[in-house]
Amino acid sequence: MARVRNPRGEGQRLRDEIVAAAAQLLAAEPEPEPVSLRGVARRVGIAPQSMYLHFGDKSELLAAVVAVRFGELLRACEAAAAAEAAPRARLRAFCVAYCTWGLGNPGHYRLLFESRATTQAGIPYEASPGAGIFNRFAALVSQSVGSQGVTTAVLLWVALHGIVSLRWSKPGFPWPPAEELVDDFLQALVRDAGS
Amino acid sequence: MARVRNPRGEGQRLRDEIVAAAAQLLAAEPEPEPVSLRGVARRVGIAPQSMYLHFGDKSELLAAVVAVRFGELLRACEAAAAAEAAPRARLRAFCVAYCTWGLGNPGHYRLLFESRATTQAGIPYEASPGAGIFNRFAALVSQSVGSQGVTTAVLLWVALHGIVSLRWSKPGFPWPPAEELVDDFLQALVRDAGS
DNA sequence: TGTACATCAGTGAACGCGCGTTCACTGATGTAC
DNA sequence: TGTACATCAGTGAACGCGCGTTCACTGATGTAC
Repeated sequence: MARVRNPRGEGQRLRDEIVAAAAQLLAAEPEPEPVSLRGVARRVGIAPQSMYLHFGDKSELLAAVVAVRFGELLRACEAAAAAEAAPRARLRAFCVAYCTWGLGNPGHYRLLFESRATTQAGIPYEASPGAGIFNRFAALVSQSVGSQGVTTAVLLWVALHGIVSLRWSKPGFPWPPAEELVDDFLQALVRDAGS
Repeated sequence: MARVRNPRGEGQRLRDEIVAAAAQLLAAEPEPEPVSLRGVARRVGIAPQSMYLHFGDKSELLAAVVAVRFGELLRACEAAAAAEAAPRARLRAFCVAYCTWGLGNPGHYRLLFESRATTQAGIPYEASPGAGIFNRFAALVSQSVGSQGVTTAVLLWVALHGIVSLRWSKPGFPWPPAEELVDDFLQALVRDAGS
């Protein structure tokens, strides 16, 4: 029950525990303020002020969570894409994985794409972890549509975000399956011989 | 400076003042909790507890704001559509107006489409003010694409939402103009003789 | 015409709560001599 | 081998704040007789 303090020299472990706890809290339905410092501390089982051993303030904590979650999203999308051979199939797998991750992790998705956590942390776009995902995505799209890659990637990203975001905020709407919407968009935006 | 109390028999006026004040507050950048009861009261110039003369609790206030703002959005889109003659042009005008309103009123847009204010208020989808907008939109789309109207309307709505929502949360991204994205989506999703 | 009363639009004072943050402290453990 | 000391992981106690909400009250104004 009582938390055992980390052995000397391994205080950094607490940092990871904190970020993980924040992520767990965020995984639940995030109605109000996404997450509170004290809530995270409670979850970890430490005193609120111990947060300041590792983060200068609340926004630094959130920035750490954002970085970790972006990494997870990218890994999920990459893994899905890598499982396919043809460019078009890889692209589709990436898109579906994006939606699946977003719908499965609504709290995280909202932090990454419906808040200004990254902008607020003062990270310029080029250096943001999200830019890494987009560039990867744009490269994948380019394999299917050539020089129109970036333009099409923007359109697709906008569409994917719409799929995830609206479904969360309007759960009562008679949505078709997310995959179906993905396919509709792919068909419309990525003209290609393959289905 | 000091607020004059409403004349006897016209206490209902305060209700409208409150809803208007909440809307004004929401029009500013809505970083944290969208709006607080006490903040609205401050804005109106009344004591916090006077809110309870007109609203049972905070969520009732928010529901009132939602209803009013949905009405405004619908009116803006209708007016834009009505200014055009051809179905395709009307559809485009509706879409552009949707984006313009959303980008011009980010706080309201987020309340309507990135929160669960309506769901939380217990309103089922069919009875929600948003359903009215969607039906109107679907009818408009049907004039351009026929029986595929509803399906295409869903795709377009998803796209429009993505345009507005992502632009707000990722202001650092090199976005093309919203109208350009709208046209790209229209061209891809609403195949039609007219440009 | 005068007066008692009901109604109405609001306020005064207070509640308990969770929040982010600060500062001084504790107590275990490794290190230097 | 023993001891003084520095370091480290964390806590105790407290701060001021804004929040949503409750309850009893005030004071102006219309209405009945």
